[in-house]
Amino acid sequence: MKDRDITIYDIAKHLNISTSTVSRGLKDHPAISQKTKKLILETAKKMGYQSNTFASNLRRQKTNTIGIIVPRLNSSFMSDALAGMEKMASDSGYNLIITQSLETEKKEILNAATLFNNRVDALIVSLAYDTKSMAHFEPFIKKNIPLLFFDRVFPHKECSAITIDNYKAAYEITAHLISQGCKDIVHITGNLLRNVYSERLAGFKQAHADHDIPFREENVFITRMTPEESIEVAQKILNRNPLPDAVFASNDLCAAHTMLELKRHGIKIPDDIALAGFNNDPVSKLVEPGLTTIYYKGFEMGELAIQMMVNQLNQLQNMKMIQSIVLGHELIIRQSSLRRK
Amino acid sequence: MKDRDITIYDIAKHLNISTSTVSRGLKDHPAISQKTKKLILETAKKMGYQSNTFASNLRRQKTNTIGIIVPRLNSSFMSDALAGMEKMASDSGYNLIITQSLETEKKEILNAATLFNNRVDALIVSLAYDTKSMAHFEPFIKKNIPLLFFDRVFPHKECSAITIDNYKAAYEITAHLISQGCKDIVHITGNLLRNVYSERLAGFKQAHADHDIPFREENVFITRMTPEESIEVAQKILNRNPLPDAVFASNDLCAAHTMLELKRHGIKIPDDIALAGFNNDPVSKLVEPGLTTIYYKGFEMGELAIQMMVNQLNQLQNMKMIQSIVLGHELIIRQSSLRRK
DNA sequence: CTGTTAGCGCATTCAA
DNA sequence: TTGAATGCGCTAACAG
Repeated sequence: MKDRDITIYDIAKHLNISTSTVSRGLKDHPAISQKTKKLILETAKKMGYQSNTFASNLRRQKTNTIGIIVPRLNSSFMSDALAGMEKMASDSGYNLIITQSLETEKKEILNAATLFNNRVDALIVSLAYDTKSMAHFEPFIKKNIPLLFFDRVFPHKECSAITIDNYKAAYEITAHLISQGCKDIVHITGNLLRNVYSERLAGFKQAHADHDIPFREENVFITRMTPEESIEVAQKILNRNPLPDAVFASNDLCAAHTMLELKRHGIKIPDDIALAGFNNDPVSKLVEPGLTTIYYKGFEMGELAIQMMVNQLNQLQNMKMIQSIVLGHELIIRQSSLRRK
Repeated sequence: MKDRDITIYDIAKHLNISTSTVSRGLKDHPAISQKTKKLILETAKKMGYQSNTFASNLRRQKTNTIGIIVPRLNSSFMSDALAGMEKMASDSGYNLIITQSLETEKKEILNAATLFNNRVDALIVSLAYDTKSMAHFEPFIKKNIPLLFFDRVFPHKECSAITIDNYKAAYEITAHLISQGCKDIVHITGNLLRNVYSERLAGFKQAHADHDIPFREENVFITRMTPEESIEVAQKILNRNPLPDAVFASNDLCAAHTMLELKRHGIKIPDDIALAGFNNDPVSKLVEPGLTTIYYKGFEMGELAIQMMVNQLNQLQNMKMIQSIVLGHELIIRQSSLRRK
């Protein structure tokens, strides 16, 4: 019952022509008559032919596949980005292998190895929370496989990158909080190894300096931004005397959990403590009051990432096109940071 | 600069042995001496050998890859499930190609074709919102490629399935609302083509019957459960006179948006209108009041899905193992449905 | 425009 | 336990 797949041999034999002609007919090769091409396509369909990707990949020494490593699939930003990648990839005739590192360097290394063995034509990465070494990407670089980082990037002269201006975004959000009268702002953020967090912290600091607000080291909480840790930070905040007057979390989910815990203890948002997050997660609209946040276009970022890789793959071998692109963002002000006069 | 990959030929030549021996040494073949095996492994590593998956796949006529089609990546349930799949797959030596249908049959068909061409050893699917035909899965069935549906399934005698008891879950949640004194319950749900929605509706109805509450057809809203439509439904509800006394949405995000809109118009939750959702999305804990919902284990469901496929692939060719598995769930009662006495 | 020929890298028979 | 030989299905010179 398990009849073998039919190959171009079968259809060549059936038509009494050569396999090369069949192969050409199937791929829209320039040197082929419309008539035989049509004939080939028809009989191929009639016989239920399905091309064997492996044989083709093996022969052509390329896979038409782009590998993706992201920390997790389940943030709204990431799934937007992936959706954008998928769209652009299928429009460009590429497949995607999507993997998640689950925020650990260990899994990221494994994923990189798997994708390398699968001979992806290009690799797109957003780094895990705790990745320290870039060694697992060296094989790609050595082999001249285009490598692009997005969002959580690592500066590398051989790699392209797509980010937003995290420094500026954090600066804006901090300046906004200051404009609302906040002077003692807590910042909850992640591993400073990751550009997104270190740059936001830098922007946060600079906004203090520019507005003559003293920056206090003890106002910075480095966490993994899990719900549990967000709640813990809220509890630490509640123990402060005097209370800080604002919290800027580097992530909406973290901000939301913190907000909820603060409210549970009778804190009025934004009057006692103003709040802001990052990423414009759907949750930012659903909590009350609505969460001030930074929006940036995940879908477009994903599309652009693929586009850059495809362009690079279409270049001549020895002409490299490394570029860093910074996309725009938008400060979305909601009730959580708007103090009544 | 683009040095070619090293192959088993290179390492065979280097060691003055045959490629077959190298191939065997690399794969832990029984007929090989420990000594030469060790030698091969060492020099392979030293020379930086990477096996070529394509050649191997081509030769073995299998890919060690499982294809996945899900509606979207970005629900918390789905990413849990995918994380579970990834874990079990890598533990079992399988790769995953993950695709999303973005809730459209059209994309689902495309994805199925791509995965088929990529010769996945097995396929795991959660159906798109509007998929009507199963024709695009026939090639897999014809070719005896194991096919499993999960969560959003389609009954098919050749396919395995993993679900929860959606009927029972909806029954429980409805009975709970009734126990809180609700008698006029609106149900917001999705395309009844999908088992998850039709079965929940059935449970919803049965709970009415069993508690002698009249079921009203006009209380059922079929939507795509987007934020926009959820808000629209809330507005329709607000126009009712008398108001319904509860809303059961088939999805937490939908419930949350509905809740917010109701609150915006001065409705007290749960006293004027009680609310319940489905899936235990993180948002269900963050809205106020907390959302009563149904929890089921996405991660475990994903692990199980892969495990079933791997088992099936390890069976003898002509012995099929089709099974339907129903996992447990849990009713999580939060403030949104708890009426003060 | 079409056919001939020769591999891509690996796994597996068969023989030694 | 090892080696020689073959072919998985396809593509791309090269030669008509």
